[in-house]
Amino acid sequence: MEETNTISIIRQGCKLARELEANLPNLTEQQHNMLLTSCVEIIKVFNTARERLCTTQYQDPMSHTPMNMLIRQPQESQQTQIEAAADLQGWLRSNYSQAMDIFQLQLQADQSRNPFETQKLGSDVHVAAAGRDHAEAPARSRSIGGGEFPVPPIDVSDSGTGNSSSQRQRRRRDDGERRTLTVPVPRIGNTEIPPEDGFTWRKYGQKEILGSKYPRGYFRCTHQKLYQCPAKKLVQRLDEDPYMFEVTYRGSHTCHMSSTAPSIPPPPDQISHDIAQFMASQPLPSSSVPLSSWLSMDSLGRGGSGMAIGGGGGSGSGAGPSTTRSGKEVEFPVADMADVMFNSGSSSSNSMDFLFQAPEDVKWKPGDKQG
DNA sequence: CACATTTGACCCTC
DNA sequence: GAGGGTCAAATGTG
Repeated sequence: MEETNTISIIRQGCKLARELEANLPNLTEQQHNMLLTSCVEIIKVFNTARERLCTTQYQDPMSHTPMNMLIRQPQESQQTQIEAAADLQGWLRSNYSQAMDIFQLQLQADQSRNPFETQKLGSDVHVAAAGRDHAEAPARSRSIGGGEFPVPPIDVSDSGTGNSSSQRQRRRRDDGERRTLTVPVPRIGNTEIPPEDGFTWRKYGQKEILGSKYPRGYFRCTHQKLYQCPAKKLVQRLDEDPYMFEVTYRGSHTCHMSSTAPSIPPPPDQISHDIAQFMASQPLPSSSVPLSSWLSMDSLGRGGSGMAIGGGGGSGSGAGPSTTRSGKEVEFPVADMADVMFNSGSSSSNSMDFLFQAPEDVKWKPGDKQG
Protein backbone atom coordinates (compact mmCIF):
# COMPACT_ATOMS: atom_id res chain seq x y z
CA MET A 1 0.00 0.00 0.00
CA GLU A 2 0.92 3.61 -0.02
CA GLU A 3 1.69 3.55 3.66
CA THR A 4 4.36 1.00 3.08
CA ASN A 5 5.91 3.37 0.61
CA THR A 6 5.75 6.09 3.15
CA ILE A 7 7.76 4.02 5.54
CA SER A 8 10.28 3.44 2.84
CA ILE A 9 10.45 7.12 2.11
CA ILE A 10 11.00 7.96 5.73
CA ARG A 11 13.61 5.31 6.00
CA GLN A 12 15.29 6.75 2.96
CA GLY A 13 15.29 10.14 4.62
CA CYS A 14 16.80 8.72 7.74
CA LYS A 15 19.38 6.98 5.69
CA LEU A 16 20.33 10.16 3.92
CA ALA A 17 20.56 11.92 7.23
CA ARG A 18 22.86 9.25 8.55
CA GLU A 19 24.99 9.45 5.47
CA LEU A 20 25.27 13.15 5.89
CA GLU A 21 26.19 12.68 9.49
CA ALA A 22 28.84 10.17 8.57
CA ASN A 23 30.31 12.52 6.01
CA LEU A 24 30.33 15.55 8.21
CA PRO A 25 33.81 14.95 9.60
CA ASN A 26 35.10 14.94 6.05
CA LEU A 27 33.45 18.14 5.05
CA THR A 28 34.83 21.55 5.59
CA GLU A 29 33.05 24.78 5.99
CA GLN A 30 33.91 25.63 2.43
CA GLN A 31 31.76 22.83 1.20
CA HIS A 32 28.48 24.56 1.74
CA ASN A 33 27.07 23.35 -1.48
CA MET A 34 27.54 19.77 -0.61
CA LEU A 35 25.97 20.27 2.77
CA LEU A 36 23.20 22.25 1.27
CA THR A 37 22.50 19.67 -1.37
CA SER A 38 22.34 16.95 1.24
CA CYS A 39 20.03 18.91 3.43
CA VAL A 40 17.75 19.81 0.60
CA GLU A 41 17.64 16.21 -0.45
CA ILE A 42 16.73 15.08 3.04
CA ILE A 43 14.11 17.74 3.31
CA LYS A 44 12.61 16.70 0.02
CA VAL A 45 12.33 13.13 1.10
CA PHE A 46 10.71 14.00 4.38
CA ASN A 47 8.42 16.42 2.65
CA THR A 48 7.21 13.69 0.42
CA ALA A 49 6.64 11.43 3.37
CA ARG A 50 4.87 14.17 5.19
CA GLU A 51 2.51 14.82 2.37
CA ARG A 52 1.62 11.19 2.26
CA LEU A 53 1.14 11.10 5.97
CA CYS A 54 -1.07 14.13 5.87
CA THR A 55 -3.25 12.51 3.33
CA THR A 56 -3.44 9.40 5.40
CA GLN A 57 -4.13 11.22 8.59
CA TYR A 58 -7.17 12.97 7.31
CA GLN A 59 -8.62 9.63 6.50
CA ASP A 60 -8.11 8.49 10.00
CA PRO A 61 -8.98 11.04 12.65
CA MET A 62 -7.66 8.80 15.35
CA SER A 63 -4.17 9.17 14.07
CA HIS A 64 -2.55 12.12 15.68
CA THR A 65 1.05 11.67 14.87
CA PRO A 66 3.22 10.17 12.27
CA MET A 67 4.45 7.89 14.96
CA ASN A 68 1.05 6.46 15.44
CA MET A 69 0.69 5.84 11.80
CA LEU A 70 4.07 4.32 11.50
CA ILE A 71 3.59 1.91 14.29
CA ARG A 72 0.27 0.86 13.00
CA GLN A 73 1.42 -0.23 9.61
CA PRO A 74 0.13 -3.73 9.27
CA GLN A 75 2.16 -4.48 6.21
CA GLU A 76 5.49 -3.83 7.72
CA SER A 77 7.19 -6.34 9.82
CA GLN A 78 7.19 -5.28 13.37
CA GLN A 79 10.93 -5.03 13.38
CA THR A 80 11.12 -2.64 10.48
CA GLN A 81 8.28 -0.59 11.82
CA ILE A 82 10.07 -0.17 15.07
CA GLU A 83 13.26 0.72 13.32
CA ALA A 84 11.64 3.37 11.25
CA ALA A 85 9.72 4.66 14.19
CA ALA A 86 12.80 4.80 16.32
CA ASP A 87 14.66 6.69 13.65
CA LEU A 88 11.94 9.19 13.28
CA GLN A 89 11.25 9.48 16.94
CA GLY A 90 14.85 10.05 17.75
CA TRP A 91 15.10 12.65 15.14
CA LEU A 92 11.95 14.34 16.30
CA ARG A 93 13.06 14.36 19.87
CA SER A 94 16.37 15.80 18.99
CA ASN A 95 14.61 18.53 17.14
CA TYR A 96 12.26 19.16 19.95
CA SER A 97 12.76 22.88 20.04
CA GLN A 98 12.15 23.30 16.38
CA ALA A 99 9.16 21.09 16.67
CA MET A 100 7.65 23.25 19.32
CA ASP A 101 8.45 26.35 17.44
CA ILE A 102 7.16 25.25 14.14
CA PHE A 103 4.21 23.65 15.72
CA GLN A 104 3.22 26.84 17.40
CA LEU A 105 3.62 28.89 14.30
CA GLN A 106 1.76 26.33 12.35
CA LEU A 107 -1.04 26.44 14.82
CA GLN A 108 -1.26 30.14 14.54
CA ALA A 109 -1.14 30.06 10.81
CA ASP A 110 -3.63 27.28 10.58
CA GLN A 111 -5.94 28.96 12.94
CA SER A 112 -5.91 32.17 11.06
CA ARG A 113 -6.59 30.34 7.86
CA ASN A 114 -9.11 27.87 9.04
CA PRO A 115 -9.92 27.12 12.64
CA PHE A 116 -10.78 23.57 11.82
CA GLU A 117 -7.36 22.89 10.46
CA THR A 118 -5.95 23.13 13.91
CA GLN A 119 -8.12 20.35 15.11
CA LYS A 120 -6.85 18.14 12.41
CA LEU A 121 -3.47 18.29 13.92
CA GLY A 122 -4.58 16.16 16.76
CA SER A 123 -6.93 16.05 19.61
CA ASP A 124 -4.21 16.79 22.10
CA VAL A 125 -3.77 20.21 20.67
CA HIS A 126 -6.00 23.02 21.58
CA VAL A 127 -5.64 26.68 21.12
CA ALA A 128 -7.54 28.82 23.49
CA ALA A 129 -8.94 32.07 22.40
CA ALA A 130 -12.05 32.34 24.37
CA GLY A 131 -13.80 35.59 24.12
CA ARG A 132 -15.61 37.20 26.91
CA ASP A 133 -18.84 36.61 25.11
CA HIS A 134 -18.37 32.94 24.73
CA ALA A 135 -20.98 31.22 26.74
CA GLU A 136 -19.07 28.00 26.83
CA ALA A 137 -15.98 29.10 28.64
CA PRO A 138 -13.19 26.61 28.37
CA ALA A 139 -12.48 24.41 31.27
CA ARG A 140 -9.69 25.98 33.17
CA SER A 141 -6.53 24.14 33.37
CA ARG A 142 -5.50 23.36 36.84
CA SER A 143 -4.21 26.72 37.72
CA ILE A 144 -2.95 28.42 34.69
CA GLY A 145 -5.18 30.62 32.76
CA GLY A 146 -8.43 32.26 33.27
CA GLY A 147 -11.21 31.66 30.92
CA GLU A 148 -11.84 35.10 29.74
CA PHE A 149 -9.95 36.95 27.15
CA PRO A 150 -11.16 39.68 24.93
CA VAL A 151 -10.92 38.46 21.41
CA PRO A 152 -9.24 41.47 19.84
CA PRO A 153 -5.79 40.57 18.76
CA ILE A 154 -2.76 41.56 20.56
CA ASP A 155 -1.61 45.06 20.54
CA VAL A 156 0.92 45.96 23.10
CA SER A 157 1.72 49.30 21.86
CA ASP A 158 -1.39 51.02 22.98
CA SER A 159 -1.50 49.49 26.43
CA GLY A 160 -5.02 50.61 26.35
CA THR A 161 -5.98 50.38 29.94
CA GLY A 162 -7.08 53.93 29.59
CA ASN A 163 -8.05 54.25 33.15
CA SER A 164 -8.33 57.57 34.75
CA SER A 165 -5.34 57.21 36.93
CA SER A 166 -2.03 58.23 35.49
CA GLN A 167 -0.39 55.50 37.40
CA ARG A 168 1.61 52.87 35.68
CA GLN A 169 -0.34 51.17 33.03
CA ARG A 170 -1.26 47.59 33.49
CA ARG A 171 -2.83 45.23 31.20
CA ARG A 172 -4.05 41.81 31.68
CA ARG A 173 -5.88 39.23 29.68
CA ASP A 174 -5.20 41.01 26.52
CA ASP A 175 -3.40 38.43 24.57
CA GLY A 176 -6.35 36.90 22.92
CA GLU A 177 -5.22 33.36 22.67
CA ARG A 178 -3.62 30.86 24.94
CA ARG A 179 -1.96 27.61 24.21
CA THR A 180 -1.17 25.37 27.06
CA LEU A 181 1.00 22.33 26.90
CA THR A 182 2.94 20.18 29.21
CA VAL A 183 6.52 19.50 28.39
CA PRO A 184 9.11 17.36 30.09
CA VAL A 185 12.30 18.75 31.49
CA PRO A 186 15.60 17.00 31.12
CA ARG A 187 16.21 14.76 34.07
CA ILE A 188 19.84 15.50 33.89
CA GLY A 189 21.48 18.84 34.18
CA ASN A 190 19.63 21.83 35.37
CA THR A 191 16.04 20.81 35.65
CA GLU A 192 15.12 24.27 36.77
CA ILE A 193 15.40 25.51 33.26
CA PRO A 194 12.09 25.81 31.53
CA PRO A 195 12.11 23.94 28.29
CA GLU A 196 13.37 25.75 25.29
CA ASP A 197 10.95 26.42 22.56
CA GLY A 198 12.91 28.26 19.99
CA PHE A 199 12.22 31.74 21.21
CA THR A 200 14.04 33.98 23.57
CA TRP A 201 12.23 34.88 26.74
CA ARG A 202 12.83 37.31 29.49
CA LYS A 203 11.51 36.57 32.89
CA TYR A 204 9.51 39.39 34.34
CA GLY A 205 7.97 37.81 37.33
CA GLN A 206 7.54 34.84 39.53
CA LYS A 207 4.76 34.11 41.88
CA GLU A 208 3.71 31.54 44.37
CA ILE A 209 0.48 30.06 43.22
CA LEU A 210 -2.12 28.92 45.61
CA GLY A 211 -2.33 25.17 45.69
CA SER A 212 0.84 24.69 43.79
CA LYS A 213 4.07 23.58 45.28
CA TYR A 214 6.12 25.40 42.74
CA PRO A 215 6.09 29.04 41.79
CA ARG A 216 4.93 30.15 38.41
CA GLY A 217 7.33 31.95 36.19
CA TYR A 218 6.25 34.75 33.93
CA PHE A 219 8.13 35.30 30.75
CA ARG A 220 7.76 37.64 27.87
CA CYS A 221 9.49 37.79 24.57
CA THR A 222 12.89 39.35 24.76
CA HIS A 223 11.96 41.47 21.79
CA GLN A 224 8.88 42.89 23.35
CA LYS A 225 10.25 46.36 23.26
CA LEU A 226 12.18 46.14 20.08
CA TYR A 227 9.49 44.62 17.95
CA GLN A 228 6.46 45.15 20.10
CA CYS A 229 6.29 41.42 20.35
CA PRO A 230 3.40 40.55 22.64
CA ALA A 231 4.24 36.93 23.18
CA LYS A 232 4.32 35.74 26.74
CA LYS A 233 4.52 32.46 28.45
CA LEU A 234 3.82 31.14 31.88
CA VAL A 235 5.81 28.26 33.15
CA GLN A 236 4.59 26.16 35.99
CA ARG A 237 6.13 23.01 37.29
CA LEU A 238 3.59 20.35 37.91
CA ASP A 239 3.00 19.29 41.47
CA GLU A 240 2.46 15.71 40.58
CA ASP A 241 5.47 15.48 38.33
CA PRO A 242 8.30 17.91 38.98
CA TYR A 243 9.86 16.82 35.75
CA MET A 244 7.03 18.24 33.79
CA PHE A 245 6.32 21.86 33.09
CA GLU A 246 3.02 23.27 32.15
CA VAL A 247 3.70 26.04 29.71
CA THR A 248 1.06 28.48 28.67
CA TYR A 249 1.73 30.67 25.69
CA ARG A 250 -0.09 33.89 25.24
CA GLY A 251 -0.03 36.05 22.25
CA SER A 252 1.90 35.30 19.17
CA HIS A 253 5.33 36.34 18.23
CA THR A 254 5.69 39.25 15.94
CA CYS A 255 9.40 39.49 16.41
CA HIS A 256 10.06 36.81 13.83
CA MET A 257 8.62 39.14 11.28
CA SER A 258 11.38 41.57 11.91
CA SER A 259 13.98 42.38 9.37
CA THR A 260 16.43 40.11 11.07
CA ALA A 261 14.25 37.16 10.43
CA PRO A 262 12.09 37.50 7.40
CA SER A 263 8.89 35.57 7.69
CA ILE A 264 8.39 35.60 3.97
CA PRO A 265 10.63 33.04 2.44
CA PRO A 266 13.28 34.72 0.41
CA PRO A 267 13.96 33.72 -3.15
CA PRO A 268 15.72 30.44 -3.66
CA ASP A 269 19.06 32.07 -4.08
CA GLN A 270 18.62 33.76 -0.81
CA ILE A 271 17.51 30.55 0.78
CA SER A 272 20.61 28.83 -0.38
CA HIS A 273 22.65 31.67 0.83
CA ASP A 274 20.96 31.74 4.18
CA ILE A 275 21.25 28.07 4.73
CA ALA A 276 24.80 28.03 3.58
CA GLN A 277 25.60 30.96 5.74
CA PHE A 278 23.97 29.36 8.69
CA MET A 279 25.75 26.14 8.14
CA ALA A 280 29.01 27.89 7.62
CA SER A 281 28.54 29.62 10.90
CA GLN A 282 28.05 26.41 12.77
CA PRO A 283 30.99 24.47 14.01
CA LEU A 284 31.16 21.18 12.33
CA PRO A 285 30.22 18.50 14.74
CA SER A 286 32.60 15.83 15.63
CA SER A 287 31.80 12.35 14.57
CA SER A 288 30.54 11.62 18.00
CA VAL A 289 27.86 14.22 17.67
CA PRO A 290 24.83 12.89 15.90
CA LEU A 291 23.46 14.91 13.08
CA SER A 292 20.25 15.20 14.94
CA SER A 293 21.98 16.82 17.84
CA TRP A 294 23.79 19.12 15.56
CA LEU A 295 20.54 20.17 14.07
CA SER A 296 18.91 20.48 17.42
CA MET A 297 18.77 23.68 19.33
CA ASP A 298 21.06 22.38 21.98
CA SER A 299 23.89 22.48 19.59
CA LEU A 300 22.93 25.81 18.22
CA GLY A 301 23.54 27.68 21.38
CA ARG A 302 23.02 26.50 24.85
CA GLY A 303 20.90 28.78 26.88
CA GLY A 304 19.90 30.88 23.94
CA SER A 305 16.81 29.46 22.49
CA GLY A 306 16.84 31.75 19.57
CA MET A 307 18.93 30.63 16.73
CA ALA A 308 22.01 32.70 16.95
CA ILE A 309 23.98 33.06 13.82
CA GLY A 310 27.56 33.75 14.48
CA GLY A 311 26.70 34.43 18.03
CA GLY A 312 28.83 33.62 20.94
CA GLY A 313 26.33 31.43 22.64
CA GLY A 314 24.78 33.65 25.21
CA SER A 315 25.43 33.54 28.86
CA GLY A 316 27.76 30.87 29.91
CA SER A 317 26.05 29.76 33.02
CA GLY A 318 23.16 28.23 31.24
CA ALA A 319 21.10 28.82 34.29
CA GLY A 320 17.81 30.53 34.16
CA PRO A 321 15.12 30.46 31.61
CA SER A 322 15.67 30.10 27.97
CA THR A 323 16.78 33.55 27.25
CA THR A 324 19.60 35.07 25.44
CA ARG A 325 20.89 38.48 25.87
CA SER A 326 19.61 40.39 22.96
CA GLY A 327 21.63 42.71 20.89
CA LYS A 328 24.74 40.64 21.06
CA GLU A 329 23.89 38.26 18.34
CA VAL A 330 21.90 38.04 15.21
CA GLU A 331 18.64 36.48 16.02
CA PHE A 332 17.21 34.07 13.57
CA PRO A 333 14.33 32.23 15.12
CA VAL A 334 14.23 28.61 14.35
CA ALA A 335 10.77 28.86 13.01
CA ASP A 336 11.89 31.11 10.27
CA MET A 337 14.81 28.98 9.45
CA ALA A 338 12.54 26.02 9.29
CA ASP A 339 10.10 28.01 7.31
CA VAL A 340 12.70 28.88 4.81
CA MET A 341 14.04 25.40 4.66
CA PHE A 342 10.86 23.43 4.66
CA ASN A 343 8.35 25.59 2.98
CA SER A 344 10.37 26.66 0.07
CA GLY A 345 10.35 23.62 -2.07
CA SER A 346 6.88 22.36 -1.65
CA SER A 347 3.63 23.41 -3.09
CA SER A 348 2.10 22.63 0.21
CA SER A 349 1.81 25.54 2.54
CA ASN A 350 2.89 23.61 5.56
CA SER A 351 5.63 21.24 5.01
CA MET A 352 7.16 19.70 8.03
CA ASP A 353 4.51 20.27 10.55
CA PHE A 354 3.79 16.65 11.02
CA LEU A 355 7.31 15.53 11.02
CA PHE A 356 8.07 18.17 13.56
CA GLN A 357 5.01 17.61 15.56
CA ALA A 358 5.62 17.75 19.26
CA PRO A 359 6.89 14.57 20.74
CA GLU A 360 4.43 12.32 22.37
CA ASP A 361 5.21 13.46 25.87
CA VAL A 362 4.30 16.98 24.96
CA LYS A 363 0.65 17.28 25.56
CA TRP A 364 -1.52 20.19 24.75
CA LYS A 365 -4.09 20.77 27.35
CA PRO A 366 -7.44 19.52 26.31
CA GLY A 367 -9.09 22.07 28.52
CA ASP A 368 -8.31 24.92 26.25
CA LYS A 369 -10.31 25.61 23.26
CA GLN A 370 -9.72 27.44 20.14
CA GLY A 371 -11.57 30.47 19.18
C1' DC B 1 27.55 49.36 30.65
C1' DA B 2 23.83 46.77 29.07
C1' DC B 3 20.96 43.36 29.82
C1' DA B 4 18.74 39.62 32.69
C1' DT B 5 16.80 38.11 37.04
C1' DT B 6 14.74 38.74 41.52
C1' DT B 7 11.23 40.31 44.32
C1' DG B 8 7.94 43.18 46.75
C1' DA B 9 4.25 46.06 45.66
C1' DC B 10 0.61 47.34 42.87
C1' DC B 11 -3.34 46.52 39.86
C1' DC B 12 -7.13 43.83 37.88
C1' DT B 13 -10.62 40.42 37.81
C1' DC B 14 -13.55 37.36 39.98
C1' DG C 1 -10.93 40.38 49.69
C1' DA C 2 -8.34 36.72 47.40
C1' DG C 3 -5.56 35.40 43.97
C1' DG C 4 -3.27 36.01 39.69
C1' DG C 5 -0.65 39.04 36.53
C1' DT C 6 2.45 42.91 35.91
C1' DC C 7 5.53 46.63 37.07
C1' DA C 8 9.80 48.44 38.29
C1' DA C 9 13.61 49.12 41.54
C1' DA C 10 17.37 46.55 43.18
C1' DT C 11 20.64 43.35 42.21
C1' DG C 12 23.44 40.12 39.49
C1' DT C 13 26.27 38.94 35.52
C1' DG C 14 29.41 39.11 31.64
